[in-house]
Amino acid sequence: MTTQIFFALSDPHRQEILLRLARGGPQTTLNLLKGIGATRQGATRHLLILEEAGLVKSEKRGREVIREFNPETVALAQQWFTDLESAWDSRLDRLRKQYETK
Amino acid sequence: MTTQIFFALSDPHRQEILLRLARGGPQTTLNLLKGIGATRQGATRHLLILEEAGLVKSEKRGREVIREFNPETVALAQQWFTDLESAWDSRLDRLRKQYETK
DNA sequence: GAGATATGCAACATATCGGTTGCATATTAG
DNA sequence: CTAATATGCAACCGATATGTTGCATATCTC
Repeated sequence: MTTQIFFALSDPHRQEILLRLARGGPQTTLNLLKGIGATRQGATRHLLILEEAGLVKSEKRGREVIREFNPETVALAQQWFTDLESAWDSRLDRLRKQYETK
Repeated sequence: MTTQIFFALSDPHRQEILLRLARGGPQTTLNLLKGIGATRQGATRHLLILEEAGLVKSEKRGREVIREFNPETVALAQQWFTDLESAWDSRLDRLRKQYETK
């Protein structure tokens, strides 16, 4: 689950797109395309990957598709880091206790 | 920079390896190999990717290589999420102020 | 309806990924 | 020294990623 999120963020174009969506709010594909050195199809592909990872929501409005940043999924990724750190911390704790009881 | 970190975390094997390093402390390649359905070379490759991303440190000790979890790099990735969220939040703030001054 | 606009779909080329295999090297143990 | 152990290096394969191009479709504007 989180692997998909991390994969979506492992590309500079996708990072840039997501940041711009968070900053600039809901936008069309063509708008997001500007400033990124990519074709329309390239940008669309990246947006689909971001959407499949849950980082972006999309809504069809007339002939255009509006993409929107989805803040909920970010929490999932952050939780993974939190778990990793707590695994690390609890190990340090264990080592410390072991040392103290000697 | 963070793209490399996210890429390293976009594979279930590498996630598992990193978790086990954080939990179990410094270990050899062969030890990390156990429990993961992969060849020695497969595991080595994953470890190198984790190391290039800065998530793992390695130290050659005699004929074996000890891999160790590096907690510092995790902070970089977390910072990226923090920046993303602050971009999002500041946008919401702007919208709210714009609404209030009407 | 006609033209412009926004997008989707499909095929293709090139590169990289994940994984395996075979062989070489270095260190340790007897 | 010899055998076992831990690893590195290089080539290979199939699958996937990234990016492009060409064509089709849907919608809006006039």
